[in-house]
Order: sequence, then C-alpha cells, then structure tokens
Amino acid sequence: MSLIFSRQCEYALQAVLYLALKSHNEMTSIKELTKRLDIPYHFLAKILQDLTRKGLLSSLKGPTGGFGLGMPAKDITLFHIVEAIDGVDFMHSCVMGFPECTGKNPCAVHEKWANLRDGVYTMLVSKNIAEMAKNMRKPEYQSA
Amino acid sequence: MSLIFSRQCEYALQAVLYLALKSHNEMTSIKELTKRLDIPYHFLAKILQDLTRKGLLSSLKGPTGGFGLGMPAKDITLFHIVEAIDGVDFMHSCVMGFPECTGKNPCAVHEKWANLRDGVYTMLVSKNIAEMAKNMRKPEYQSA
DNA sequence: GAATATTCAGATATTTTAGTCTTAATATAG
DNA sequence: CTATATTAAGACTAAAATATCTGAATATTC
Repeated sequence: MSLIFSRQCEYALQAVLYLALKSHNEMTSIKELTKRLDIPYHFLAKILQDLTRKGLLSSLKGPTGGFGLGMPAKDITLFHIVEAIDGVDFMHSCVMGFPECTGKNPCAVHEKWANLRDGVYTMLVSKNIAEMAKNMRKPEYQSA
Repeated sequence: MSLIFSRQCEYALQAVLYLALKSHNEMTSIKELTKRLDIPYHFLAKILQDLTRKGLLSSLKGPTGGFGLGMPAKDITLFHIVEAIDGVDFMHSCVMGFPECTGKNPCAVHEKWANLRDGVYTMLVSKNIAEMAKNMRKPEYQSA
C-alpha cells in the first residue's frame, strides 16, 4: 500500500491545522495535540521540532510553553507543510515511475496525470489555513 | 518523500505494459525485462511471480520460457495492476489522514480530494493496456 | 538422459520510515 | 532559588519496503 503523503506529513498537516484554530500567541502543548489528534507523543514531538526549525511553527519551553504558528495563518498553505516534510518531487515525476517520461516522450497517462497533479497543487495552495480554520469547527478532533 | 504508488507497483505497471507490447503467446524473460526497464533482477522476479499467482501474468519455465499476459490485453487495466500490488485503500481514505473524515464530517479538502481521486480512478480504468500499447511506440524503454 | 536456461520459493540483507526512550535545556510559578 | 512543566536533541528500537542470494523445480534442446 502507499498513500500520497507520508504518515509524518499527514501528522504535520493535522497538527498545523489544529494550531490554526487557536488564537494568535496561544501556545499548545504536545500533550494536548497528541491527545486530540491521536498521534504518538514522541513521534509528533520530532515532527513539530522539525517544523519549528523550518520556521512554520514557533515554540516555547517551560510551563505555559508549547507550539504555535511561526507566521500568520493567512501566509501558510498545506503546500508549505508538504514541501517542508515530504518534499514535492511528486509534482514533477512520472506516476508510473518511468525515468524518461517527459512531454516529448510521454508515458501512456502522462497528460492525465499532469492534470491531476495540477489539481493536487491547486488543492494544496488555493486556501490558506486561516480560511480553512474559519470553515472548520473541529469536527475531526477527538474531544478533550 | 512519498509517491502515489509504491516502487513495486511502479515496476509492475512498467513490466505489464512492456509485456502488452509483445504478441500473444510470446514469452519474455526476466533478463530482457530487467535490461529494458532497468529494474533489479531478483526484485522484479518476485513481483512477476506475485502477478502470476494473481492471474495477471502467466509463466513458463525452461529455455524459451518467461512471462506473458495471463489474460487478453483488452481485459487488463492499470487499475487491476495497482489493485493486485498496492491495494486501493487510497480510494477511500482521507488525504490528510484524519480517521474520522467522511462526507458528514469532512476535512478541509475532502471534496476536492474526492474529485481528484475519482480522476485517478478514471485514469487507471479508462483505457486497457491493449489500447495503450497501440499508441505507444516503446519510447520509455531502454534499447536492447 | 545430460546440459542448459529459465521460473519458483524462501531465506537473508539493506534501507527507509515509524515510533520510543532518555537526558538535557529552559521557562514559569511559587 | 527551587520545583515543575515544558521543548530539544540524539540515541535507540521496530516495522515495513526494497533488494539480494541460493538452491530447487521444470522445460527445452541436443
């Protein structure tokens, strides 16, 4: 089996989206995230630290510490998160894995995949996470 | 990084498509496939055996032996191959990995992903490999 | 029947991804 | 200043995916 994004990346998307629901400057602990999202604690910790190093999140130690967005929610799209965790090789590689597949030398589904891939790109960039958070009343998160 | 199909599955798609170019009843050795497609010999062998067990290919031992399609090329789609190797969980799972994501309780990109996923399905079933082979003059295969 | 070319089956090895554990650093509250 | 709650960092383990190896089975040709 194989998904379009790695598990790490899925967790990252979920976590950042959760943080986008919070008010600016409010810090959220790994403990809360792990409970609400049902993600293994230490694994999530590593992902959040990674996103922090890359500037998408900010963090603060100590009691009242935790993680928050590293920039305004309106400046973050899902694409930024995918880019940071999985990279975006899927944007320019053949869906059947042919190394030589190009516009000049296309595989049997080259064009169709190109369209779909553009659709994925659009899906990832067309809304920022502030807009997403607005239309989202935490349906997917486990109650506290 | 993460691709939509596993490497195994990519190799399977490539191999079956290559076999579809051959005339009915012609057997092709792993050696030829491995050379033309640049896939590790023993890894490809395992994949072909798997596809044979599942009926998509047929095989014959001995000199003049090898692999061929297990049913008429017009009855095989890319979907069959993906189904056999990776499975098709991606057809009904949330792209962000939310376990509870459903139509009633959708994630932020539920609808968009549903459309794209249907597009992928269409891409995989709309042509059989006989049609594909017809319009394909082996551009993606390394010369012998 | 012997030699050879192939697939078959299963064990092993390697690499990547996923997940865990432990200790240190740091901020807060009292 | 001390106790405590947090993140940071890195080592470690586990599982899955990818790849390799070896010997057996089988079909063909001579």
